[in-house]
Amino acid sequence: MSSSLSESQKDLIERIGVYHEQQGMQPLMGRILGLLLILDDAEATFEDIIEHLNVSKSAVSTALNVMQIQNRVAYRTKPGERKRYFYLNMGNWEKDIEKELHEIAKVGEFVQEALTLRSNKKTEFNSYLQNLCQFMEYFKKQIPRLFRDFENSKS
Amino acid sequence: MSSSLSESQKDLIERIGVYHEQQGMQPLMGRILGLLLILDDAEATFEDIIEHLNVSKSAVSTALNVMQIQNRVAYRTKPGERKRYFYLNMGNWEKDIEKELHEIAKVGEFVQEALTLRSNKKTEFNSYLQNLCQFMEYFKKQIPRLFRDFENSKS
DNA sequence: TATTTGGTTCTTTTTTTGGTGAACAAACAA
DNA sequence: TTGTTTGTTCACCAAAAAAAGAACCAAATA
Repeated sequence: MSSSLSESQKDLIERIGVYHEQQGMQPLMGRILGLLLILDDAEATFEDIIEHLNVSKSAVSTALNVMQIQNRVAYRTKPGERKRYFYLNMGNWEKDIEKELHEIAKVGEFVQEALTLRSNKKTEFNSYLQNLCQFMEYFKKQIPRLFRDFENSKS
Repeated sequence: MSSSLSESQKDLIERIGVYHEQQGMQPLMGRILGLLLILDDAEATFEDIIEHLNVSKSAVSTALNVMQIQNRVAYRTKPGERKRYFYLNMGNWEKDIEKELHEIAKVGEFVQEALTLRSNKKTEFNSYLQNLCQFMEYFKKQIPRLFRDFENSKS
């Protein structure tokens, strides 16, 4: 297998795993993400993953399949070899982040719907909700600008 | 208990519950959040919650305790009564959203750390990571401005 | 053709989660 | 004092999630 990992590398992989787990990802998927981010080659074979993370073939197989469907990883093969070299698909991190931001903004839509069902018995509470909705609408509109302005700030 | 819920109210509570569940919250906590958002009174007693959501006392007790520690709900009592009236703490939704945005930005810190451990073997991959980090730094800096500009846009 | 390699699929096992219900405690009421 | 209301705690349980292990399969190789 590719060279063994240092303690600090293993530690970072673990923390990246826990982070992603808390974001709702399956534990092993988070670790694989971390591993592929930390390895100098930025890629790993099936076997590499099994040995570095100490997990079973089947677990890796299913995790990788899900991650490929989600477009988080892809693989290539090297001429002559049959092994697959899996790597992170870094091509669309902007889209991923955009999706996460929109996910946060979804509360606004629920609150909006709640407002249509609420009486005006508690006006102060309602106006809090109004305010929250308005912020979320504003926020959603700002998302594209965020990416645009970032690109501009680079040049 | 306080008046029974309509189908559309129950449906919305359920959807709010599922949403929060997917965001990592315990199922019952998400439902309670939804309930307190939908009830006209914007508050509910222990009993109300048990009856509206069909759950046990103990489940409600533990859920409410966690939610109080997290500062999501609070309670008051009415003069003469011993019952607690729980309500959503809407006072700091800005802070909550800010926290969520910073949570997203955390990947940037992991990637930053990964870069310090990585060799320069894969320069293209590394520069993707650099770019992601830079975006996250930019993003974090923009967060306060987002709230500020929203406030200004209202007046 | 037989064997090895690289990976998949299916069944079983383990672990984690979320919730229940009964016993308990504190506060008040009769 | 005894009983009732309001809520907490803890031991237990069911279901779901995650991983393991073995059988399997297809492609390459001997």
